[in-house]
Amino acid sequence: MATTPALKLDNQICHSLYSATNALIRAYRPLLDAIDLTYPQYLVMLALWEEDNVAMKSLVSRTRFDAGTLTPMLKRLASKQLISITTSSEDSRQKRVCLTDSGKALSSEAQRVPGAMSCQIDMSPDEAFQLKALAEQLYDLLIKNEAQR
Amino acid sequence: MATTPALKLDNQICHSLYSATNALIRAYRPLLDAIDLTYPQYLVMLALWEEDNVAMKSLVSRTRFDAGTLTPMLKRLASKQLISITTSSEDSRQKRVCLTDSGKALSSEAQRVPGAMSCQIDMSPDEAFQLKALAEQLYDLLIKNEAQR
DNA sequence: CGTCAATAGTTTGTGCGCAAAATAATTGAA
DNA sequence: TTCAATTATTTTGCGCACAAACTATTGACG
Repeated sequence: MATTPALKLDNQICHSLYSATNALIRAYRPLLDAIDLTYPQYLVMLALWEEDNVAMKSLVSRTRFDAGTLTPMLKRLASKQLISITTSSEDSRQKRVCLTDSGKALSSEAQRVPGAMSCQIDMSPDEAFQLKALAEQLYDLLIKNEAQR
Repeated sequence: MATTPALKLDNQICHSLYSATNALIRAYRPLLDAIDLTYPQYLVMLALWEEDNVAMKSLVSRTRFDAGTLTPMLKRLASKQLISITTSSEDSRQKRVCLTDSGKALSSEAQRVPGAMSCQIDMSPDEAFQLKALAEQLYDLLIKNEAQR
């Protein structure tokens, strides 16, 4: 049985995930530059195109961004006139996030992004699905561990 | 045949990879705090523990960090006395990176990290291997596309 | 030889990612 | 009621990630 030293760089799952994720985000960049969004901003917009007029808290859970990351991101989206941020009238701790008209309109321009990306990823649908499923499994597992504190 | 709208957040492979990777790095944090390294710094140290006295260029390719990221990272490692950076005598464009004695010594403290991590990741070795292999496949593919410019 | 393109690394500026501490509003228990 | 937890969000500070522009060497070749 071959031993695989634990401290070998090549044996780090995280290194593979890390560099693949970064490379994937770099691949998104030219497509997203066209609609003036970063990848994290794109994720927030995806969430909002699905459900508008939500509390920030809901965006935290949907997008999996931490609140300290989301606050300045939302400010940037607001300064691009894509969203508006208002204080909730029922609970003034909460901020409600709404799409503006141009924020809504942007979704039609974003339609081409997923297609253009999948062209670049020459993986079988099966492999792509596997990869996503395994990453989700790992995520769920780690979040469960985080909660145990 | 069920249609899976391309702009749905849940269908984004990258979102799964992104959040899984970030969660994994968060899980490393308490372990790496104990040896005063960030995860990227840990990757650099792993590379150096395998091969010492290398040009920065070699670290760029081994760790897959971009040079503009690596330069300040190496400075931080040097300021922690873990490495020393010298200009190559043969080619004075090159910087050679060497482990210091404490940099070498740190590897024994780092031995416990991989074990502690794999305890937290309750995935079958098979699934873990699959995940790593698919991430590598994706990485290779994307890098090949980047080169095509 | 010059010169000019390629190579190795640095700098700059913007945007996350996140822990920790702060702020502010709301809820709940005595 | 009151005031101590809880909840929602913001702020701060540091470390990447990376494009783009820059500096300094080196090597190729006419």
